[in-house]
Amino acid sequence: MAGKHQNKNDFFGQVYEVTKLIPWGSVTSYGAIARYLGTGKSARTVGWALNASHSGGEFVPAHRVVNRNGLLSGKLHFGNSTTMQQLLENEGIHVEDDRVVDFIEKFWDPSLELR
DNA sequence: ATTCTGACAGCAA
DNA sequence: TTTGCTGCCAGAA
Repeated sequence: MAGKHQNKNDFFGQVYEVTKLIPWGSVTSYGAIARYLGTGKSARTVGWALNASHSGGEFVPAHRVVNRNGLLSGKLHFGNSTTMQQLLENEGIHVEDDRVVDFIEKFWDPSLELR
């Protein structure tokens, strides 16, 4: 195998696995994913991983990951600066001023839901 | 091996 | 409340 890229053993791969488990219509945060993976202080690296998720052949719903305030901090990393918001709106997640409305209600915490 | 970076988060003013 | 600074971690150069 070859690939030295994104295996489930790698941190990046683990980030992708968790991200894929985020339910349609829900969102979570970089920090929540980091804590679920056991490295609670590597939230920044989670963002780094999602940045590279485009290279993967599989679909990774990176748009469902926002920062702890519900802010679409990664929207500039999607093709168009409005792509991330549109993807969320398509799932019934309302976004206003780059922030997820009803963030608390839409929030999905892997540490609590998964197990 | 060493240095730099960032789609974060927490805390102090 | 908003702004700014600091710590942290895994990768990339």
